[in-house]
Amino acid sequence: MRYPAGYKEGVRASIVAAAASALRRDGIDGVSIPALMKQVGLTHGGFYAHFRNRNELVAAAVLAAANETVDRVLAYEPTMEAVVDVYLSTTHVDGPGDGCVLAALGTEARSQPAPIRRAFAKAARGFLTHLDRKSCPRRDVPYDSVADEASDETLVKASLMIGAIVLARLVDDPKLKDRIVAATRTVAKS
Amino acid sequence: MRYPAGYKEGVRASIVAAAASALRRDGIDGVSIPALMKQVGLTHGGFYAHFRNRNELVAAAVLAAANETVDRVLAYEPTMEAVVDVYLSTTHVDGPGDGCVLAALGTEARSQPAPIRRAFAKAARGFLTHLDRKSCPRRDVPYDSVADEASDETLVKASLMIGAIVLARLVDDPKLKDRIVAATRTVAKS
Amino acid sequence: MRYPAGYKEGVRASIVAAAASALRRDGIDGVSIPALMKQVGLTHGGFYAHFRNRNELVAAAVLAAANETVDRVLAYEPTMEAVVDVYLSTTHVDGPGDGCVLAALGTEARSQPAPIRRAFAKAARGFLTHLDRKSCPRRDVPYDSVADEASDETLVKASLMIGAIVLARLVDDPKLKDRIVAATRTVAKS
Amino acid sequence: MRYPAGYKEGVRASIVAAAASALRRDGIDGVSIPALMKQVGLTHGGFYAHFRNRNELVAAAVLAAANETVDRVLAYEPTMEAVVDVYLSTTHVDGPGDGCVLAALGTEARSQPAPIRRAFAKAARGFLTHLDRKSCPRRDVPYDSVADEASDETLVKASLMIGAIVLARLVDDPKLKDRIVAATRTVAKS
DNA sequence: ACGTGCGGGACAGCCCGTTTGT
DNA sequence: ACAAACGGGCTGTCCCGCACGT
Repeated sequence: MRYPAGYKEGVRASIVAAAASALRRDGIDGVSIPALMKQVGLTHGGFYAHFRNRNELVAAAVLAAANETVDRVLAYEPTMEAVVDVYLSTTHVDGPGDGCVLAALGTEARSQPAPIRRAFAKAARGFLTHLDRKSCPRRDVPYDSVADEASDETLVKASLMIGAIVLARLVDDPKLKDRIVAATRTVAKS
Repeated sequence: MRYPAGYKEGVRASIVAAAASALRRDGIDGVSIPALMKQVGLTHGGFYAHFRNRNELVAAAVLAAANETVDRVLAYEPTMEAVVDVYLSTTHVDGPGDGCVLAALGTEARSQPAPIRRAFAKAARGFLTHLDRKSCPRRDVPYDSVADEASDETLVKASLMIGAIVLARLVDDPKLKDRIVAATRTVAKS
Repeated sequence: MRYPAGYKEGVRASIVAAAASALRRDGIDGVSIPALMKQVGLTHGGFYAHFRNRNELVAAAVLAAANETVDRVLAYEPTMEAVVDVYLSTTHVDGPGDGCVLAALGTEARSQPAPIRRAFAKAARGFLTHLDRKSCPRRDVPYDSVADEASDETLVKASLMIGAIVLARLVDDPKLKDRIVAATRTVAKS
Repeated sequence: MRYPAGYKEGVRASIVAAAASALRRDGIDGVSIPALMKQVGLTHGGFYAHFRNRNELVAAAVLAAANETVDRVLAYEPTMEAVVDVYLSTTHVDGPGDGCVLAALGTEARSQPAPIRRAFAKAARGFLTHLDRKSCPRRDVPYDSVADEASDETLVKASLMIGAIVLARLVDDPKLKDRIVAATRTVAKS
């Protein structure tokens, strides 16, 4: 092979990473193949050596972004209170392009083609799964099956946190934004 | 004049209505001026007699859609419980293109130009205002000032309801979706 | 209309003219839409306002080039001897991009899509028609029907002249090239 | 060696053969390295072990195709009449991908890079040489020097035959095509 | 007010020639 | 000898915005 083993995977990963960032910054339609490839130091011609088409990239980027969030936010500490604090921290709410992909792009998923919708659904399941483990720390079940059995408490807390970020980001008054975050944080931790 | 008085306003309103519908169905980037104008029975050239540019239309459509929601959902009944029931009803959650614009497009607002972002912010204030009046029915203050003073309870319920819809729409398993809606509804009504 | 009447036709004609020139200079595959449009002073985005696709342009360019040749070469003078002299002149044989399109591109036609092939066939008929009128000056029949009835003499002379140019242009030795042209010219005039 | 002696030459020859065929079928631009290599059973990456670049292959293919023609058509029989009959036979005129390369691709040569043009020039010289030997059977001179001294009669007949094929292939009416071939054949044999 | 139509710009998907390194 | 990856080009499509004429 031309390049060292794993080279292609590295390139692919860096494209996905760039896409994940652009995704959260500019929305799904903001992901432009020429722009991404230039950012990675390549030209758009080589893109199709790594992905079959744009949807495949976007789907991969959604999952990558979701995993990032799980690694960063949900896995942060073992207690639910800590998770809430991190998820509803000022850094995360104001964070430009590295936060929870569900809160950042959730509403765009509906009008997307099936592969992208599936990626979002999978990301949502992962989110609920990990969150449920914080709520019910004793559980130890395989990844994929948990979401369906997540406790009602988990579902409510997930909705609350996601909604708080969506709403807070919509509001233009910083004071109001802080109140939304603070109020929901208190409730989510109770 | 060649056209009856108020004619122009009517045309403008029908364009906005078509845009509001397309908005919720296909997202902000799904609003195409040629498509809209054809839907209204005109050609895209006449668009600029009514709006300075696309952003102005989208902003108007966002507000129109928000008002629609308020009229339909939030104003439905005087008690908060009824509002929650309507907002988190199956019809609304599954509704393709006529629901709450915040829950449908909220996350797209961030990456949009300022006029559109402002429209979303205004819509969010209106949403909170009306919701707060349900929570604290005795209040009777002018529209614009309420949102900032909305009770913490209102803010939490708004976040919860919006988040529930965002999350429910993301999930692919119908059973899980129903559980999210049911659980959040119970909490929101408490 | 926005532009003066006939404006669009002018633009289209200039695109066709540029294509006809590129055609003879670089072959059929040398016709690049972006390059042509830039040459005309436009960008390639507007191309599809004038042509449905590339083949339509190439077909138009082939016919335009053929008509040019007829106007310039075949209509040059009333006698067949004069026509031969012009067609087999040094200027025409060496001419870079303004000669007979059949002699310049004839062999490329076969591997082209049907619309382009049809344009070449039509150009060939026109060539034979006009040439036949020189050979048999008394004929005066409608344009389209003549080719089928062209005299054997016409067919032979056409083949001879076209072949001479093809062969002369292939040869690298100038002396041999001149001999080919001179020898065929003598025969064609007899 | 891993491969038997002469293996590489065999691969190269089969690539050239495939190219020569594609050449006459699809024109010079129709020769695609990936397609050829796949046809030969290799991947296109290995191409550059056999040729420095695409032009070198095309040049080789042109010469190979020309030699094929000489072997098949011109060497067919000792008399000029027989040569004309074969060259202007229905089989040859209609033949898709195994005829005279000058008549099939002659006009494409001009817009090609120098190496390809040189190959065509060489092929033309060979064509004239062999044809001249039929016209003047007593001559026996070295291959390369003949063309320059080919008799005028040879040059005219070559032009006539090549032109007839070019023209006949352009025309869409089968009846007219047959007349072109028949008429030129008669003259070429005289 | 509206229709028409044009220009500019961007993008997806595709293909090809070439190089690099194994 | 070979395979993969890259650079560059092109086609067809869409859309926004504008300049007109009606």
